[in-house]
Amino acid sequence: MNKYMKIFKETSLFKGFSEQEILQSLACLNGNSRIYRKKEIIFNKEDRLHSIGIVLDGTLFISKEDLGGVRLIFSELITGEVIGETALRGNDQPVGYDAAAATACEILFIRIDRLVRPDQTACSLRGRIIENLFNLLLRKNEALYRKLDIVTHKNLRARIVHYLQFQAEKNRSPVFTIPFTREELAHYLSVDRSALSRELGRMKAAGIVDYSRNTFRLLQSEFIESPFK
Amino acid sequence: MNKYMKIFKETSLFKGFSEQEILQSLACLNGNSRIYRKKEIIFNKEDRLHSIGIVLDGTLFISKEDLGGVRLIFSELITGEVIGETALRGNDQPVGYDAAAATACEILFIRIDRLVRPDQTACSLRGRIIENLFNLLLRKNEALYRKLDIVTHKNLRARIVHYLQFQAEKNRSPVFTIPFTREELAHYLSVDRSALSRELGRMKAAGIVDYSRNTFRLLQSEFIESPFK
DNA sequence: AAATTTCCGTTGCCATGGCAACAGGAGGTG
DNA sequence: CACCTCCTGTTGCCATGGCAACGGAAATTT
Repeated sequence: MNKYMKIFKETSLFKGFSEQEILQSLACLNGNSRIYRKKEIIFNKEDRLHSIGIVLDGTLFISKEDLGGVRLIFSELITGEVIGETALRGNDQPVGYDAAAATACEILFIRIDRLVRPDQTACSLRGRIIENLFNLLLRKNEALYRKLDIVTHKNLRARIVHYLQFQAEKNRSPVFTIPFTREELAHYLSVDRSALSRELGRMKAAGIVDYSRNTFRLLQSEFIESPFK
Repeated sequence: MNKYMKIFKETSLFKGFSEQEILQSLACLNGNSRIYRKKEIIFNKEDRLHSIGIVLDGTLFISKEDLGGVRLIFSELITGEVIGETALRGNDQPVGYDAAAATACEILFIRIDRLVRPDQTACSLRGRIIENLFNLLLRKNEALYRKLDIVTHKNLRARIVHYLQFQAEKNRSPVFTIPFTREELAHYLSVDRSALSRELGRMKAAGIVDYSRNTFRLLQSEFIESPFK
């Protein structure tokens, strides 16, 4: 387990912890990590989770099928983010969404009952872990707001612009590479792939954006603005 | 301040606290409440928040204008929910959304710096407050997931059905009253009001739903299902 | 009760974008 | 190199739903 210490230290769940404390926490929370191959399913929507996960490495997608069987990508999770935190509600309901590895990835799972139903033998570090988890939840919250912000826009161009601007801000540059294929981006923006291609073509013709495959360049320098506007 | 004790006790922020502890927390967190009249603005998107709020009574709407100036309703907050929690991120950015009283309401504000930048004089109860806040955040995230679930559906009818089913579940009955006017519902579902009316009319004709004003009856008894499906 | 305002339904017009089907290019594999 | 698969762009067709404008019902005010 020691070979992961570096990763654990960088994980915001153990922010401010000493090695000693990390080992203690892992033991107490039943923490163990698992590696997934690309495209491997992590869980699906009927599953009832007893652990939450922290992405130690790699990228994964949270997705869901709508009533018509069309797959919609809720969000993309990268290193350091939480997965399955909805299970902390503790009502033992099915999660309601699917998770799969977008790239090869590694996830640290910790048992929920040790966190939410602490008994006298609970970890002494529980308070600090909850607080770190709290910050992870805040970040998740932010991502949800951003996603909502995108998909509530009615027309396609507004969604695309919003998404691209956010990516530009994240990369602090008008040139950036996105983590999605066209089809995945369409699922993320909740639009049709061909319509997306068409609109991107129009935007390129209009001089708003330039791109090739998944490398983009925003030509209006609006990328400086805040993600919330 | 004592006359609010009953409300505070019911507020999940102080779950499990004694009166003594509540008073102590309020003093330490600079907690004070304020009453708003219906339609009164609580804050708007340019504001930088230094407090988060807990809704003690009434209902309020979180909304936002899209690039075209159309108002979109993010969410409806009821008694016991948090408002402005995004400010806990602590980057001192504008909040990015507007909040207004949907009905007359009362909000308890507590200062953020006492929570996130605790010094030696910080509340002894801080840990427990964070934990309660953690649970409030979980609920908030749940609401965001649900909203996302609704608006990622491409067609109008699917959005409406999703929304109505959730309301039916919440009320544990196929007959229920929604908190929105038609226009507000349209903003919440992120669709056009007239299109919403038209589709509702079709659904009534198809025997899926019956309604008058904002009282609805779902005629297919699918309302038993889980909100996450 | 009269007046005013808010709310809701209706309808015609037409743009946006979903759908399906195909084609070319990139990259991977034998 | 040849073959195959995956990814992306393109285009025609047409349904969905956005927009605008109106009228009547309900609610609120005076």
